[in-house]
Amino acid sequence: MARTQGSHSDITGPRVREAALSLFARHGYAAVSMRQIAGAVGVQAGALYNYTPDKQTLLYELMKAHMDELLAARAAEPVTDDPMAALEGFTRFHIRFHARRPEAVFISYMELRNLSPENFAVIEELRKTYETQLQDILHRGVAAGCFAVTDARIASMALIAMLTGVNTWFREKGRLSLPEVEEIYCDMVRKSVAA
Amino acid sequence: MARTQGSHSDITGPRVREAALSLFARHGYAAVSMRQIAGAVGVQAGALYNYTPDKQTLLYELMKAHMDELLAARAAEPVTDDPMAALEGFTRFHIRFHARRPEAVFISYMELRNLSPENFAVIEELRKTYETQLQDILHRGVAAGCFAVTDARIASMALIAMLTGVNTWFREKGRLSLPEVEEIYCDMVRKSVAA
DNA sequence: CTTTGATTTGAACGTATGTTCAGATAAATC
DNA sequence: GATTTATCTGAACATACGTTCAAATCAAAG
Repeated sequence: MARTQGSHSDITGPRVREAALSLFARHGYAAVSMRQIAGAVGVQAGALYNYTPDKQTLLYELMKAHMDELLAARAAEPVTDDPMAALEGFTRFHIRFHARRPEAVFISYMELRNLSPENFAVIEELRKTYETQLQDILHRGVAAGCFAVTDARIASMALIAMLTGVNTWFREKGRLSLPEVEEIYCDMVRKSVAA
Repeated sequence: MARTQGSHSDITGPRVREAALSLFARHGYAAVSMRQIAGAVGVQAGALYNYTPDKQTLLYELMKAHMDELLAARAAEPVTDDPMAALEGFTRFHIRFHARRPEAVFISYMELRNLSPENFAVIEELRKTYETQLQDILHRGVAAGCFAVTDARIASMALIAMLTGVNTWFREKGRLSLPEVEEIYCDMVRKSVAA
Protein backbone atom coordinates (compact mmCIF):
# COMPACT_ATOMS: atom_id res chain seq x y z
CA MET A 1 0.00 0.00 0.00
CA ALA A 2 1.91 3.01 -1.27
CA ARG A 3 1.09 6.71 -1.53
CA THR A 4 -1.32 6.87 1.36
CA GLN A 5 0.30 9.88 2.97
CA GLY A 6 0.46 13.26 1.33
CA SER A 7 -1.02 11.75 -1.78
CA HIS A 8 -1.96 14.15 -4.54
CA SER A 9 -5.46 12.81 -4.32
CA ASP A 10 -5.97 14.70 -1.08
CA ILE A 11 -5.02 17.91 -2.81
CA THR A 12 -6.37 17.46 -6.33
CA GLY A 13 -9.78 16.23 -5.20
CA PRO A 14 -10.75 19.39 -3.33
CA ARG A 15 -9.19 21.55 -6.02
CA VAL A 16 -11.35 19.90 -8.65
CA ARG A 17 -14.45 20.65 -6.62
CA GLU A 18 -13.37 24.22 -5.97
CA ALA A 19 -12.66 24.85 -9.63
CA ALA A 20 -15.94 23.27 -10.69
CA LEU A 21 -17.87 25.31 -8.13
CA SER A 22 -16.32 28.54 -9.27
CA LEU A 23 -16.68 27.84 -13.00
CA PHE A 24 -20.22 26.48 -12.77
CA ALA A 25 -21.24 29.56 -10.79
CA ARG A 26 -19.67 31.96 -13.26
CA HIS A 27 -20.60 30.37 -16.60
CA GLY A 28 -23.21 27.72 -15.85
CA TYR A 29 -22.91 23.96 -15.77
CA ALA A 30 -23.71 23.40 -19.43
CA ALA A 31 -21.30 26.08 -20.59
CA VAL A 32 -18.31 24.72 -18.68
CA SER A 33 -16.26 21.88 -20.16
CA MET A 34 -14.32 19.24 -18.30
CA ARG A 35 -11.22 20.60 -20.01
CA GLN A 36 -11.83 24.05 -18.51
CA ILE A 37 -12.14 22.57 -15.05
CA ALA A 38 -8.99 20.55 -15.60
CA GLY A 39 -7.20 23.65 -16.85
CA ALA A 40 -8.15 25.57 -13.71
CA VAL A 41 -6.71 22.77 -11.60
CA GLY A 42 -3.59 22.48 -13.73
CA VAL A 43 -4.18 18.97 -14.92
CA GLN A 44 -5.36 17.14 -18.04
CA ALA A 45 -9.06 16.36 -18.52
CA GLY A 46 -8.60 12.63 -18.08
CA ALA A 47 -7.29 13.09 -14.55
CA LEU A 48 -10.64 14.47 -13.39
CA TYR A 49 -12.13 11.01 -13.70
CA ASN A 50 -10.12 9.88 -10.69
CA TYR A 51 -12.33 12.19 -8.65
CA THR A 52 -15.74 11.94 -10.23
CA PRO A 53 -17.40 9.28 -12.37
CA ASP A 54 -18.79 11.98 -14.67
CA LYS A 55 -19.64 15.65 -14.98
CA GLN A 56 -23.21 15.17 -13.77
CA THR A 57 -22.09 13.58 -10.52
CA LEU A 58 -19.61 16.41 -9.98
CA LEU A 59 -22.49 18.90 -10.11
CA TYR A 60 -24.68 16.77 -7.91
CA GLU A 61 -22.03 16.35 -5.24
CA LEU A 62 -21.44 20.10 -5.07
CA MET A 63 -25.14 20.66 -4.49
CA LYS A 64 -25.49 17.78 -2.08
CA ALA A 65 -22.56 19.00 0.00
CA HIS A 66 -24.05 22.49 0.09
CA MET A 67 -27.45 21.28 1.24
CA ASP A 68 -25.91 18.99 3.85
CA GLU A 69 -23.86 21.88 5.21
CA LEU A 70 -26.93 24.08 5.27
CA LEU A 71 -28.99 21.59 7.25
CA ALA A 72 -26.12 20.78 9.60
CA ALA A 73 -25.43 24.44 10.30
CA ARG A 74 -29.10 25.09 10.87
CA ALA A 75 -29.34 22.14 13.24
CA ALA A 76 -26.46 23.58 15.25
CA GLU A 77 -28.35 26.83 15.86
CA PRO A 78 -29.97 27.42 19.25
CA VAL A 79 -33.70 26.83 19.45
CA THR A 80 -36.22 29.23 20.93
CA ASP A 81 -39.78 28.77 22.02
CA ASP A 82 -40.82 32.32 21.24
CA PRO A 83 -41.94 32.37 17.58
CA MET A 84 -40.80 35.93 16.95
CA ALA A 85 -37.34 35.20 18.33
CA ALA A 86 -37.21 32.01 16.28
CA LEU A 87 -38.17 33.94 13.14
CA GLU A 88 -35.46 36.47 13.78
CA GLY A 89 -32.99 33.66 14.36
CA PHE A 90 -33.94 31.99 11.10
CA THR A 91 -33.66 35.25 9.19
CA ARG A 92 -30.20 36.07 10.52
CA PHE A 93 -29.00 32.51 10.02
CA HIS A 94 -30.25 32.35 6.44
CA ILE A 95 -28.69 35.64 5.40
CA ARG A 96 -25.39 34.90 7.13
CA PHE A 97 -25.05 31.34 5.81
CA HIS A 98 -25.95 32.22 2.24
CA ALA A 99 -23.97 35.45 2.03
CA ARG A 100 -20.85 33.49 2.88
CA ARG A 101 -21.25 30.95 0.05
CA PRO A 102 -22.50 32.89 -2.96
CA GLU A 103 -21.18 30.40 -5.50
CA ALA A 104 -22.71 27.30 -3.93
CA VAL A 105 -26.01 29.12 -3.43
CA PHE A 106 -26.04 30.33 -7.00
CA ILE A 107 -25.40 26.86 -8.39
CA SER A 108 -27.86 25.21 -6.05
CA TYR A 109 -30.82 26.94 -7.52
CA MET A 110 -29.66 27.84 -11.01
CA GLU A 111 -28.54 24.35 -11.98
CA LEU A 112 -31.41 22.30 -10.60
CA ARG A 113 -32.65 21.58 -14.11
CA ASN A 114 -29.30 20.10 -15.07
CA LEU A 115 -29.56 17.38 -12.45
CA SER A 116 -30.65 13.90 -13.46
CA PRO A 117 -34.15 13.09 -12.16
CA GLU A 118 -32.82 10.91 -9.32
CA ASN A 119 -30.29 13.50 -8.23
CA PHE A 120 -32.89 16.25 -8.49
CA ALA A 121 -35.22 14.35 -6.19
CA VAL A 122 -32.57 14.11 -3.48
CA ILE A 123 -31.70 17.81 -3.58
CA GLU A 124 -35.32 18.82 -3.74
CA GLU A 125 -36.14 16.88 -0.63
CA LEU A 126 -33.30 18.49 1.29
CA ARG A 127 -34.51 21.88 0.16
CA LYS A 128 -38.02 21.09 1.31
CA THR A 129 -36.69 19.94 4.67
CA TYR A 130 -35.06 23.31 5.14
CA GLU A 131 -38.07 25.32 4.02
CA THR A 132 -40.34 23.36 6.32
CA GLN A 133 -38.39 24.70 9.26
CA LEU A 134 -39.44 28.25 8.49
CA GLN A 135 -42.97 27.08 7.79
CA ASP A 136 -43.08 25.46 11.24
CA ILE A 137 -42.00 28.68 12.90
CA LEU A 138 -44.80 30.52 11.13
CA HIS A 139 -47.33 27.88 12.17
CA ARG A 140 -46.26 28.17 15.77
CA GLY A 141 -46.52 31.95 15.61
CA VAL A 142 -50.02 31.77 14.19
CA ALA A 143 -51.06 29.31 16.90
CA ALA A 144 -49.57 31.60 19.53
CA GLY A 145 -51.43 34.56 18.04
CA CYS A 146 -48.35 36.69 17.39
CA PHE A 147 -48.29 36.12 13.59
CA ALA A 148 -51.03 36.94 11.12
CA VAL A 149 -50.48 34.95 7.93
CA THR A 150 -53.32 33.39 6.00
CA ASP A 151 -51.11 30.70 4.44
CA ALA A 152 -47.93 29.66 6.21
CA ARG A 153 -46.62 27.76 3.22
CA ILE A 154 -46.91 30.73 0.86
CA ALA A 155 -45.57 33.09 3.48
CA SER A 156 -42.50 30.91 4.02
CA MET A 157 -41.83 30.79 0.28
CA ALA A 158 -42.20 34.56 0.09
CA LEU A 159 -39.79 35.14 2.96
CA ILE A 160 -37.18 32.70 1.68
CA ALA A 161 -37.28 34.28 -1.78
CA MET A 162 -36.80 37.67 -0.18
CA LEU A 163 -33.91 36.49 1.99
CA THR A 164 -32.11 34.54 -0.72
CA GLY A 165 -32.42 37.61 -2.91
CA VAL A 166 -29.76 39.23 -0.74
CA ASN A 167 -27.18 37.25 -2.71
CA THR A 168 -28.04 39.03 -5.95
CA TRP A 169 -26.71 42.34 -4.72
CA PHE A 170 -24.75 41.86 -1.49
CA ARG A 171 -20.98 42.28 -1.79
CA GLU A 172 -18.52 41.78 1.02
CA LYS A 173 -17.04 45.26 0.60
CA GLY A 174 -20.21 47.04 -0.41
CA ARG A 175 -22.00 49.98 1.13
CA LEU A 176 -23.65 47.90 3.86
CA SER A 177 -22.12 45.43 6.28
CA LEU A 178 -23.71 42.05 6.84
CA PRO A 179 -25.05 42.97 10.31
CA GLU A 180 -26.67 46.06 8.81
CA VAL A 181 -28.28 43.95 6.11
CA GLU A 182 -29.49 41.46 8.70
CA GLU A 183 -31.07 44.30 10.63
CA ILE A 184 -32.96 45.69 7.65
CA TYR A 185 -34.28 42.30 6.64
CA CYS A 186 -35.17 41.31 10.19
CA ASP A 187 -37.24 44.42 10.42
CA MET A 188 -39.11 43.73 7.19
CA VAL A 189 -39.59 40.05 7.92
CA ARG A 190 -40.91 40.69 11.39
CA LYS A 191 -43.36 43.32 10.26
CA SER A 192 -44.56 41.37 7.24
CA VAL A 193 -45.95 38.52 9.34
CA ALA A 194 -46.75 40.34 12.56
CA ALA A 195 -50.29 40.23 13.91
CA MET B 1 -40.80 42.58 -54.94
CA ALA B 2 -42.44 39.15 -54.53
CA ARG B 3 -43.68 37.18 -51.53
CA THR B 4 -44.67 40.03 -49.33
CA GLN B 5 -48.08 38.67 -48.43
CA GLY B 6 -48.68 35.48 -46.50
CA SER B 7 -45.00 34.74 -46.65
CA HIS B 8 -43.72 31.90 -44.49
CA SER B 9 -41.49 34.41 -42.80
CA ASP B 10 -44.48 35.81 -40.98
CA ILE B 11 -45.21 32.37 -39.57
CA THR B 12 -41.78 30.83 -39.11
CA GLY B 13 -40.29 33.87 -37.45
CA PRO B 14 -42.61 33.88 -34.44
CA ARG B 15 -42.47 30.10 -34.23
CA VAL B 16 -38.71 30.22 -33.98
CA ARG B 17 -38.93 32.65 -31.10
CA GLU B 18 -41.63 30.63 -29.36
CA ALA B 19 -39.65 27.42 -29.68
CA ALA B 20 -36.48 29.09 -28.46
CA LEU B 21 -38.29 30.65 -25.52
CA SER B 22 -39.76 27.34 -24.45
CA LEU B 23 -36.57 25.32 -24.92
CA PHE B 24 -34.30 27.89 -23.29
CA ALA B 25 -36.65 28.03 -20.32
CA ARG B 26 -36.79 24.28 -19.94
CA HIS B 27 -33.17 23.29 -20.57
CA GLY B 28 -31.14 26.48 -20.46
CA TYR B 29 -29.58 28.48 -23.27
CA ALA B 30 -26.27 26.64 -23.31
CA ALA B 31 -27.92 23.23 -23.27
CA VAL B 32 -30.18 23.88 -26.25
CA SER B 33 -28.82 23.48 -29.77
CA MET B 34 -29.91 25.30 -32.89
CA ARG B 35 -30.91 21.91 -34.30
CA GLN B 36 -33.27 21.33 -31.38
CA ILE B 37 -34.93 24.68 -31.97
CA ALA B 38 -35.18 23.94 -35.68
CA GLY B 39 -36.67 20.54 -34.91
CA ALA B 40 -39.34 22.07 -32.70
CA VAL B 41 -40.27 24.42 -35.54
CA GLY B 42 -40.18 21.65 -38.11
CA VAL B 43 -37.38 23.06 -40.18
CA GLN B 44 -33.68 22.49 -40.78
CA ALA B 45 -31.08 24.29 -38.69
CA GLY B 46 -29.89 26.44 -41.54
CA ALA B 47 -33.32 28.00 -41.96
CA LEU B 48 -33.08 29.61 -38.52
CA TYR B 49 -30.49 31.99 -39.86
CA ASN B 50 -33.16 33.73 -41.89
CA TYR B 51 -34.57 34.91 -38.58
CA THR B 52 -31.58 35.56 -36.40
CA PRO B 53 -27.95 36.34 -37.17
CA ASP B 54 -26.86 33.92 -34.43
CA LYS B 55 -27.91 32.08 -31.30
CA GLN B 56 -26.74 34.84 -28.99
CA THR B 57 -28.91 37.44 -30.71
CA LEU B 58 -31.89 35.09 -30.51
CA LEU B 59 -31.50 34.96 -26.73
CA TYR B 60 -30.95 38.69 -26.49
CA GLU B 61 -34.03 39.53 -28.52
CA LEU B 62 -36.23 37.31 -26.36
CA MET B 63 -35.02 39.12 -23.27
CA LYS B 64 -35.22 42.53 -24.86
CA ALA B 65 -38.79 41.93 -26.00
CA HIS B 66 -39.73 40.78 -22.52
CA MET B 67 -38.26 43.83 -20.83
CA ASP B 68 -39.85 46.17 -23.37
CA GLU B 69 -43.24 44.56 -22.78
CA LEU B 70 -42.74 44.84 -19.04
CA LEU B 71 -41.96 48.54 -19.15
CA ALA B 72 -44.73 49.27 -21.64
CA ALA B 73 -47.30 47.40 -19.56
CA ARG B 74 -46.15 49.17 -16.46
CA ALA B 75 -46.35 52.57 -18.16
CA ALA B 76 -49.94 51.78 -19.13
CA GLU B 77 -50.94 51.32 -15.49
CA PRO B 78 -52.83 54.09 -13.72
CA VAL B 79 -50.78 56.32 -11.44
CA THR B 80 -51.69 57.21 -7.88
CA ASP B 81 -50.46 59.89 -5.54
CA ASP B 82 -51.04 57.88 -2.39
CA PRO B 83 -47.86 55.85 -1.77
CA MET B 84 -49.67 52.94 -0.16
CA ALA B 85 -52.08 52.64 -3.09
CA ALA B 86 -49.17 52.92 -5.50
CA LEU B 87 -47.33 50.16 -3.66
CA GLU B 88 -50.35 47.92 -3.84
CA GLY B 89 -50.70 48.71 -7.53
CA PHE B 90 -47.08 47.81 -8.19
CA THR B 91 -47.40 44.58 -6.25
CA ARG B 92 -50.50 43.43 -8.10
CA PHE B 93 -49.07 44.46 -11.45
CA HIS B 94 -45.78 42.67 -10.87
CA ILE B 95 -47.38 39.41 -9.78
CA ARG B 96 -49.94 39.45 -12.57
CA PHE B 97 -47.51 40.34 -15.34
CA HIS B 98 -44.89 37.82 -14.29
CA ALA B 99 -47.27 34.96 -13.52
CA ARG B 100 -48.56 35.16 -17.08
CA ARG B 101 -45.11 34.78 -18.68
CA PRO B 102 -43.22 32.23 -16.64
CA GLU B 103 -40.88 31.23 -19.46
CA ALA B 104 -39.79 34.72 -20.40
CA VAL B 105 -39.33 35.61 -16.74
CA PHE B 106 -37.29 32.50 -16.08
CA ILE B 107 -35.00 33.14 -19.02
CA SER B 108 -34.66 36.82 -18.25
CA TYR B 109 -32.88 36.26 -15.02
CA MET B 110 -31.40 32.81 -15.44
CA GLU B 111 -29.64 33.52 -18.70
CA LEU B 112 -28.21 36.95 -17.96
CA ARG B 113 -24.72 35.50 -17.77
CA ASN B 114 -25.04 34.08 -21.27
CA LEU B 115 -25.49 37.52 -22.80
CA SER B 116 -22.58 39.23 -24.46
CA PRO B 117 -21.35 42.21 -22.42
CA GLU B 118 -23.04 44.75 -24.71
CA ASN B 119 -26.35 42.89 -24.69
CA PHE B 120 -26.13 42.43 -20.95
CA ALA B 121 -25.69 46.16 -20.44
CA VAL B 122 -28.88 46.91 -22.35
CA ILE B 123 -31.00 44.40 -20.45
CA GLU B 124 -29.51 45.44 -17.14
CA GLU B 125 -30.41 49.04 -17.71
CA LEU B 126 -34.01 48.15 -18.53
CA ARG B 127 -34.17 46.07 -15.39
CA LYS B 128 -32.84 48.95 -13.34
CA THR B 129 -35.38 51.29 -14.89
CA TYR B 130 -38.15 49.00 -13.71
CA GLU B 131 -36.74 48.54 -10.22
CA THR B 132 -36.32 52.26 -9.81
CA GLN B 133 -40.08 52.65 -10.11
CA LEU B 134 -40.65 50.64 -6.95
CA GLN B 135 -37.81 52.47 -5.27
CA ASP B 136 -39.46 55.79 -6.09
CA ILE B 137 -42.72 54.66 -4.56
CA LEU B 138 -40.89 53.76 -1.37
CA HIS B 139 -39.10 57.10 -1.30
CA ARG B 140 -42.38 58.94 -1.65
CA GLY B 141 -43.90 56.86 1.14
CA VAL B 142 -41.02 57.63 3.45
CA ALA B 143 -41.29 61.33 2.66
CA ALA B 144 -45.03 61.20 3.33
CA GLY B 145 -44.42 59.42 6.60
CA CYS B 146 -46.51 56.35 5.83
CA PHE B 147 -43.53 54.02 5.16
CA ALA B 148 -40.74 53.13 7.57
CA VAL B 149 -37.79 51.79 5.60
CA THR B 150 -34.20 52.64 6.46
CA ASP B 151 -32.95 52.01 2.91
CA ALA B 152 -35.37 52.30 0.00
CA ARG B 153 -32.96 50.66 -2.42
CA ILE B 154 -32.52 47.54 -0.31
CA ALA B 155 -36.21 47.41 0.51
CA SER B 156 -37.13 47.56 -3.16
CA MET B 157 -34.71 44.71 -3.94
CA ALA B 158 -36.17 42.69 -1.09
CA LEU B 159 -39.73 43.22 -2.27
CA ILE B 160 -38.99 42.45 -5.92
CA ALA B 161 -37.19 39.24 -4.95
CA MET B 162 -40.18 38.26 -2.87
CA LEU B 163 -42.66 39.03 -5.64
CA THR B 164 -40.71 37.38 -8.44
CA GLY B 165 -40.41 34.32 -6.21
CA VAL B 166 -44.09 33.68 -6.89
CA ASN B 167 -43.04 32.20 -10.23
CA THR B 168 -41.10 29.40 -8.57
CA TRP B 169 -44.24 27.80 -7.18
CA PHE B 170 -47.34 29.37 -8.72
CA ARG B 171 -49.24 27.16 -11.18
CA GLU B 172 -52.30 28.24 -13.13
CA LYS B 173 -54.36 25.34 -11.80
CA GLY B 174 -52.87 25.14 -8.36
CA ARG B 175 -54.44 25.44 -4.94
CA LEU B 176 -54.60 29.25 -5.03
CA SER B 177 -55.97 31.55 -7.71
CA LEU B 178 -53.97 34.54 -8.85
CA PRO B 179 -56.21 37.06 -7.05
CA GLU B 180 -55.77 35.09 -3.83
CA VAL B 181 -52.01 35.14 -4.30
CA GLU B 182 -52.09 38.87 -4.98
CA GLU B 183 -54.02 39.39 -1.78
CA ILE B 184 -51.56 37.45 0.37
CA TYR B 185 -48.55 39.24 -1.08
CA CYS B 186 -50.20 42.64 -0.91
CA ASP B 187 -50.76 42.07 2.74
CA MET B 188 -47.16 41.09 3.42
CA VAL B 189 -45.71 43.86 1.26
CA ARG B 190 -47.85 46.53 2.86
CA LYS B 191 -47.03 45.45 6.39
CA SER B 192 -43.31 44.99 5.72
CA VAL B 193 -42.77 48.66 4.88
CA ALA B 194 -45.57 50.26 6.90
CA ALA B 195 -44.67 52.92 9.45
C1' DC C 1 17.47 0.41 -4.96
C1' DT C 2 13.72 -2.15 -6.25
C1' DT C 3 9.04 -2.78 -6.09
C1' DT C 4 4.41 -1.24 -5.82
C1' DG C 5 0.50 1.10 -7.02
C1' DA C 6 -1.75 5.56 -6.96
C1' DT C 7 -1.81 9.33 -10.13
C1' DT C 8 -1.41 11.70 -14.45
C1' DT C 9 -0.65 12.18 -19.32
C1' DG C 10 -1.80 12.40 -24.05
C1' DA C 11 -3.98 10.59 -27.65
C1' DA C 12 -7.97 8.72 -29.36
C1' DC C 13 -13.20 7.58 -29.62
C1' DG C 14 -17.64 8.89 -31.55
C1' DT C 15 -20.69 12.50 -31.44
C1' DA C 16 -22.36 17.19 -31.30
C1' DT C 17 -21.84 22.06 -31.89
C1' DG C 18 -22.78 26.95 -34.43
C1' DT C 19 -22.58 28.60 -38.79
C1' DT C 20 -22.22 28.89 -43.99
C1' DC C 21 -23.79 28.31 -48.60
C1' DA C 22 -24.81 26.44 -53.22
C1' DG C 23 -28.68 24.63 -54.90
C1' DA C 24 -33.67 23.18 -54.72
C1' DT C 25 -38.44 24.72 -53.88
C1' DA C 26 -42.44 27.24 -54.22
C1' DA C 27 -45.21 31.38 -53.88
C1' DA C 28 -46.28 35.95 -55.61
C1' DT C 29 -45.91 39.21 -59.53
C1' DC C 30 -46.07 40.44 -64.28
C1' DG D 1 -46.98 30.71 -68.10
C1' DA D 2 -42.61 32.94 -67.31
C1' DT D 3 -39.95 35.44 -64.04
C1' DT D 4 -38.53 36.85 -59.72
C1' DT D 5 -37.15 36.18 -55.20
C1' DA D 6 -38.05 34.86 -50.40
C1' DT D 7 -37.53 30.63 -48.12
C1' DC D 8 -35.69 26.19 -47.05
C1' DT D 9 -32.77 22.00 -47.59
C1' DG D 10 -28.89 19.21 -47.00
C1' DA D 11 -24.34 18.78 -46.89
C1' DA D 12 -20.15 20.54 -45.36
C1' DC D 13 -16.80 23.25 -42.24
C1' DA D 14 -13.85 23.52 -38.34
C1' DT D 15 -14.07 22.96 -33.69
C1' DA D 16 -15.51 21.28 -29.31
C1' DC D 17 -17.53 17.94 -26.28
C1' DG D 18 -17.52 13.92 -22.42
C1' DT D 19 -15.26 9.93 -21.70
C1' DT D 20 -11.84 6.00 -22.05
C1' DC D 21 -7.44 3.83 -21.59
C1' DA D 22 -2.69 2.14 -22.40
C1' DA D 23 1.44 3.96 -21.18
C1' DA D 24 4.35 7.10 -18.49
C1' DT D 25 5.42 9.11 -14.01
C1' DC D 26 6.67 9.30 -9.48
C1' DA D 27 6.26 9.12 -4.31
C1' DA D 28 6.28 5.94 -0.61
C1' DA D 29 7.19 1.08 1.31
C1' DG D 30 10.16 -2.73 1.78
